[in-house]
Amino acid sequence: MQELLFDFISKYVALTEKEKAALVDLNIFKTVKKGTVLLAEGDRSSDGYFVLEGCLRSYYVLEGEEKTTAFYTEMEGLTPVCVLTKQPSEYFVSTSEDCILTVSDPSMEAEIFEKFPKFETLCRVLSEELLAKQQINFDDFKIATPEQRYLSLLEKRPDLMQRVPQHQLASFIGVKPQSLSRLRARIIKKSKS
Amino acid sequence: MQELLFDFISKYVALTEKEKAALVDLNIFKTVKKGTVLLAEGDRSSDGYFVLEGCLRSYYVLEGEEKTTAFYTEMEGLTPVCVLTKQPSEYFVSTSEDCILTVSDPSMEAEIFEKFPKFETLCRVLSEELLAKQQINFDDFKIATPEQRYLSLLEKRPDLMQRVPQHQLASFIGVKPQSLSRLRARIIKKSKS
DNA sequence: AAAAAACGTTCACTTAAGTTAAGAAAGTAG
DNA sequence: CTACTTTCTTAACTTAAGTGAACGTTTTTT
Repeated sequence: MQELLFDFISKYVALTEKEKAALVDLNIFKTVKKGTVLLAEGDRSSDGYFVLEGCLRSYYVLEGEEKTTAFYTEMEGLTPVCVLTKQPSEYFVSTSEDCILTVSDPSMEAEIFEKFPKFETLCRVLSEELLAKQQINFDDFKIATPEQRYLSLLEKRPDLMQRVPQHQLASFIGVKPQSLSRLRARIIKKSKS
Repeated sequence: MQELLFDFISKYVALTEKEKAALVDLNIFKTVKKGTVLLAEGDRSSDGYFVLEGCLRSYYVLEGEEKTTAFYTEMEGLTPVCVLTKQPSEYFVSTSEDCILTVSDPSMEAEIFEKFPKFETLCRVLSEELLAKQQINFDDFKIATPEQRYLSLLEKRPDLMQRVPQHQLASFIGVKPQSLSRLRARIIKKSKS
């Protein structure tokens, strides 16, 4: 299962056997069952996650309603805001499916950065990539209507449509579940005429 | 004017006179007049900006309409997506006011990182901070209605209301200028009753 | 200073999302 | 397998944003 991680990393930097062993020694691989809450509102966690298999979801609970803000699937990483701000978390993170994850915290990172500076470069590159992706996502969200957001989700992440309940997708798209149903009906009607 | 930059940096790391001199030698300080387009759609630029004074705006032009996605004011930095992806830019960046900026590109950064590793740490910390801020901004945008977004903008960035034309604010909030007018009228009406 | 352009507000009308409620369908647990 | 719960869809009604147009104001240009 750690092969998944090594394959991913190899796209960025080559790893020696020693480096691979060091990673394994950190004991960061975890399997987690569907529905597990990894981070709850108010928690002071310092754990970051990387998804090897499965799907994570982050969401706020406002007036009893879940507002889904992001999904993280294979080969995507998530460092909760509270890890960076060192404040209690304002949102939840839970597993939408059975998952294989890596779990790490800043102290573990510091440790391995010192032994193998190569990992620091890797993390910097990844976080730059992430920043650009996030900016594009945000821009796309702002520019598009809910209907356009739904259509581009269909195009860019068709897998999500299958794996995630509609009402979670709805709030991810920025509408109520009823509106998503209606919006889909509208699209189907259009495509027929 | 470079004092502004040194004061800002000193919140994160202490700089020696040598380090300050090295920064100044890079010749990164520029003054730019209001209305200058720093980056246009299609450009392949590798320049990043840091605002010492003034205000930058990034926006898409879609079907002849400007869609403002962000404002950058004093002590805020901007690395356009195209710098990271090395693709032609999909959006514009222009000055909303007369500005004092620093302008730098990756090769200059590499040069100074090598001489003074301290700057690399600084940039890593800043970009982590930025990532967290962006995530929070995105989440807030998703969670709120246009009216709530307007009110929280009033609260969090009251300066923008003064310095930026309404129609730019409107698309930043995610509505048409007419809707922003209406929305403001609605709020005033409410507060009276 | 006059003319032109850009900006902000208001209005009437259209379109789409929020809300409330009901019922069908699917998934889960006993 | 049945009962229960959650999820999805549909519908009628309400609320707010989009659209097109008019009009006064401000800013820019010449």
